[in-house]
Amino acid sequence: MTKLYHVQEFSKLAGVTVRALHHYDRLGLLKPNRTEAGYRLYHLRDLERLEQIVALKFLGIPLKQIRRMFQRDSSEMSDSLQMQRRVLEEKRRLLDCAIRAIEEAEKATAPGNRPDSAILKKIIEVIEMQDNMDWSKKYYSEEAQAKIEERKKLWSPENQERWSKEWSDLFRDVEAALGEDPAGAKAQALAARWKKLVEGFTGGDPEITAGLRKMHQDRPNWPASMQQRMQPFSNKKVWEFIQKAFAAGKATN
Amino acid sequence: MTKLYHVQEFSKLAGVTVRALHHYDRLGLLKPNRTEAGYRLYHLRDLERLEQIVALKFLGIPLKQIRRMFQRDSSEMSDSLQMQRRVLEEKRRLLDCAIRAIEEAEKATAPGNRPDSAILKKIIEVIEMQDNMDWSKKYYSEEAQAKIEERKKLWSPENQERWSKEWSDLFRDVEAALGEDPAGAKAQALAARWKKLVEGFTGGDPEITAGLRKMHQDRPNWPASMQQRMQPFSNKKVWEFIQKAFAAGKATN
DNA sequence: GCTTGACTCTGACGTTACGTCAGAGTTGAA
DNA sequence: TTCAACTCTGACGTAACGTCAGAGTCAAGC
Repeated sequence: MTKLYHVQEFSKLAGVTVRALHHYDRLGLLKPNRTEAGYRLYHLRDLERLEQIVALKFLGIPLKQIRRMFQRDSSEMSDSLQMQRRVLEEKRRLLDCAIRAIEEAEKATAPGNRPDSAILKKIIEVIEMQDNMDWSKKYYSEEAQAKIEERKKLWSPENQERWSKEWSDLFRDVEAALGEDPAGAKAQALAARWKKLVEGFTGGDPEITAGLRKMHQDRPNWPASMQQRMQPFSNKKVWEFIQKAFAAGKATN
Repeated sequence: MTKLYHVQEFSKLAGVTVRALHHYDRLGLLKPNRTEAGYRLYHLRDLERLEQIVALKFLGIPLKQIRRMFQRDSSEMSDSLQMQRRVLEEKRRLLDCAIRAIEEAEKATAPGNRPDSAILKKIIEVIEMQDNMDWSKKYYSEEAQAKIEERKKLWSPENQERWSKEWSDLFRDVEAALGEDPAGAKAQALAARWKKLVEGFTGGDPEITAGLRKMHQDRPNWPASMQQRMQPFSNKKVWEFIQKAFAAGKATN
């Protein structure tokens, strides 16, 4: 005759609450015996089951699925666990990203408590950067991705800001020079600036350059947020002008 | 006159759903203007706000708190973010633990698809081990903790299983020898086995030994689950016998 | 002017894993 | 018998929306 436990005692044994045991009972996950009066009576072997439930719950598996796993006790378990591992790894990636965003924001605003808007801006920047990296991954080969990871380390926040400013400056200058001759000295100077900035990102690597080109051609399929951010650079005439300038430059060489 | 947006258009701009915008409106997070007919009209500067909301949400901050942060726009922001970072780091710790548990289980059961119960047992083992490590931390000095981390790497699953078995064997043997003389050869042999097993964990390190002693003395305050697991070793007479045997051993040296 | 299709509104219920009462019955001891 | 301690069930609350459902709005074509 092994001992029988009432809910409270049993809940303490397993480190869960009484209400949780009620819950598992109703969901059909762990149905104990009952006294005549309806009191739940737990057996020691119920503890084993409960521990399994708690463990699977700890892994983030929903209770309904746990119930299914017990019912069709098949080899489904292995598959479920593999899937769950992928889910958890994805969650960890997002978590890491969030933590990094806060860290960067703290780093960037530690000297002199800047207003909130600045902190937020920094956070949004980090998140969006991460986002864009993720999304633009599909355009790059694996090797190119690895190389970009390498180059990312060199991108200090200041560098990035400067880079961003140089692009908008250059774009403005090209816009102002649209009437000029693409083969002229002025246009060629602009083309040179453009080339240098592109190389600042690609590092002259052909893999990365190819990915960038692919990405640019797929522009209609970019997510809306990216289109939004790229709106200042959406003037088609500028792109055409630069292309002509490059062509002219090659022709004269 | 900057453009005004209807919900759908605006939702696409920001990459959220229409229903989410309804939600933020009702919570008072982002209240757009309305047409006479009651249609929501978003301004471009609303986009900035929305991006901030999305960013903070990404960091795991609940919407109600985000609203408070906007209302009392004080320096509360920095504090909230620091707190949130701690929360996120704790979450990551748990996530890592869960992932490790699944990995170990997969590793341990990969050769020949073992029945589910074996996989579960492995997972529970890993989680509980982690749990106990966390909880028992408070008994050890920082140095001792670092040393334990080192030694943990040597604990292969097989090693741990063997260790666990040796303990229960030894305990059974001592229980059977309770009538003997603590100073006798048999008792001394048991004491030697005991000492060796303890050293298997402490590695002879005094810091770890001290922590272990502290932990053992605090036994009444152990969590219920630990007490449960230690129940097979709760026979007080065995501990007393071993203590006497050690004392006798020292006396004769 | 009317219809039609595309939008929009609000309210209500569903989701997850319980927490928190509230009202009522049970048990064991003084 | 009475009292404290325990147990039961059902109902509502939580977070951040998703998913209808019923109803109103808007612009265009006939």
